[in-house]
Amino acid sequence: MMKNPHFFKEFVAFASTFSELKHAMMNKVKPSDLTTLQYLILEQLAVSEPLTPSEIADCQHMSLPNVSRELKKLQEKQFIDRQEDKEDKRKHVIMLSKKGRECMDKAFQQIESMLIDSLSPSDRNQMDDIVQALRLLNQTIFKK
Amino acid sequence: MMKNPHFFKEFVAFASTFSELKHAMMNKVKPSDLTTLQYLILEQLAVSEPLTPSEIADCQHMSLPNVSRELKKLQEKQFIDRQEDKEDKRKHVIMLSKKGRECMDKAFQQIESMLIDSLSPSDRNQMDDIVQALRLLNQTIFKK
DNA sequence: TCCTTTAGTTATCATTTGATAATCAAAATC
DNA sequence: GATTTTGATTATCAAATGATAACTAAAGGA
Repeated sequence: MMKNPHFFKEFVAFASTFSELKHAMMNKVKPSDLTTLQYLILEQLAVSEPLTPSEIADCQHMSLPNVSRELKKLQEKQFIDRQEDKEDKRKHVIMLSKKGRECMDKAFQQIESMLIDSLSPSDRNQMDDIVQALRLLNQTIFKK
Repeated sequence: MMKNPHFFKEFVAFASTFSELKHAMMNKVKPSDLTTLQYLILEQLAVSEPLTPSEIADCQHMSLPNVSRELKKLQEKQFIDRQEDKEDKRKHVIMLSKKGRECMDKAFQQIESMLIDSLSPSDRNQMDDIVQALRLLNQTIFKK
């Protein structure tokens, strides 16, 4: 097995700049009445709603009681709606409310603009390569 | 300007799996006597020591008093050393101690193993492509 | 039916992190 | 030399997050 000696070095460099970029972007788009954790839950819902509290707990690495607390706050602030599962009444189904969806649509648009704006003219000619690179990483290192 | 319609979709998918992977890896390699923030500071030092408290504050998006508090704890736990800057006695220079370096060397080795192990045989034949993809992203979206 | 498991909630407490004011000493500027 | 700015520290308070116990109700099995 050939272990590319540059692999880990590139990965670490990548991880640190990625984290910094994500932090900076989130702080720009996060409404000030949401905490970081609440925003991350909404982001997850925006990508793959509907979700149950248990599913959110798994993905965010949180305990169920803490998820329950944050969901309650998000509901009080009217960012989410919830329904009972018809099949299994123990389960609750969480989804974005109209306000929540508008909020996240706007956030994602801002993020997209920031990303595009940060690219230089020569980078833009490589858009297809960049998309391919993201896709390759999603399918290898980052596959589930 | 041609905006690739898949760009943002791939980016979001990428960001969420990356965050989850990083969180999972950090929890495996972080010594239990360090908080998340303290571990992240050590990680930053491991990549680019020596650093001043101000530099750490900038990169971690923390206030200087809070950095100072965490550095004090890291020094009490003997993960870091500090020196005065000879040129400018206001500045303090922070670096990993022997214990801190050993800790981070071990952590990085574990992360590297986890990454390599997670690759399937067919992924391993694409190692050079993966490195190229990371490099491309570092130079475009994630450049400073 | 009775028991166990699962999904979720509420309440509470501890820890971690964020924010701010006051202070200090060295450097820079005037 | 006096004043201002910079880098850092300490102390303190507030807010966010993590952890756990006790509880409810529905589902699943014996």
